[in-house]
Amino acid sequence: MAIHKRAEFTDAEQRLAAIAKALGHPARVAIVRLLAQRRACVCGELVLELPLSQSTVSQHLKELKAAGLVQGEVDGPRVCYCLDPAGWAVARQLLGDLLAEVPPAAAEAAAPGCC
Amino acid sequence: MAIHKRAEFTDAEQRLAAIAKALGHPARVAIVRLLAQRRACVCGELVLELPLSQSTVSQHLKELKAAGLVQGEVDGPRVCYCLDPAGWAVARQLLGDLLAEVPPAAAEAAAPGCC
DNA sequence: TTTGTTTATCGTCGATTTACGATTGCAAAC
DNA sequence: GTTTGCAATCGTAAATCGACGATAAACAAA
Repeated sequence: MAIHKRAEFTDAEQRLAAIAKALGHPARVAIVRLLAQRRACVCGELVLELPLSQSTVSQHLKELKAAGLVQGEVDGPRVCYCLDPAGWAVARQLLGDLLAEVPPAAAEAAAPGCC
Repeated sequence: MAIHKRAEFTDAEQRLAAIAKALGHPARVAIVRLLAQRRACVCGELVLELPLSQSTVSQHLKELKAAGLVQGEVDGPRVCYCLDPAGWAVARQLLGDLLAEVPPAAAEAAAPGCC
C-alpha cells in the first residue's frame, strides 16, 4: 500500500470550496448581507458602511465577483453591485448537498459513531 | 463624512466567516464528506483517500477541529475523527440565516434590483 | 476641454496558508 | 524496557491574502 489514491478532488468539491473561500472573510459576509438587504449597492456606499478603505472594498468585491456571487453593472461614473442569482443558486445547491450528507445531530445520537 | 462607520463586524459574521474559511479548501470539503459518509475515520485512512501527505492531512484536520466542525477521540494508538454535531448545528443555522437573507432568484426577477 | 467624482489597479508590506519531509510523542505489543 | 506504528508537531519554502496609499482610468458635468 502506501501510495496515494490520487483521488484528486471532485469538481463539486472545488466549486464549493471556492464559494466557501469567498465567504471566508467577515468583510465579504458583511458585503453580501448589505447587498442582500439592498441597504447599499454602489461601491462608495459600501465603503461608508465598512471599516475598510476603498481599495480594500474593491478587492473584496472583485473576489466575490470571481466566485460568481456578485455582479457589477456600470452605471455612469459609478458601479452598481448586486448579488448574482445564478451564483447563489449554485451556492444554495452545493451547500445544501453538503449539509444533506452531514447527518443531523439526531441521527448522530441514534447511530453511534464509528468510535 | 469620509470617516468610517467603524461598524466592525457582527459576531455572527465572524463565526460564519470562520466556518466558511474552514470549508474553503477542496481537501477539507473532501475530508468532511469522507467523515460524513463514514467511509473513513482514522487519520491514516484519510491519508489513503486523499492525494496529500500525512502531515498535510493532519493540518487540515486541525483547522477543521479549530472551526468546531470535527472532533477527534484518541483510540489507543490512533485517533478517530468524527463530525462535531454541535459545530454543524451552528453551521447549519448561520448558513441558513445568510441564505434566508439572500433573495432567491424568483424574488430577484419579480422585484427589480436597485440598478 | 477641463474638472470632479467614482472605481479599478498597481506596488508594497507583513501575515497567513499550503505543502512537504523530518522529528517527536504516545500508546500498545513484544 | 524495547520496539513498532500512528499521529502531531516542527521547520521551512513558496504562494496567497489582506490591507493600505497612490495612481490610473472612466465617465458626467461644466
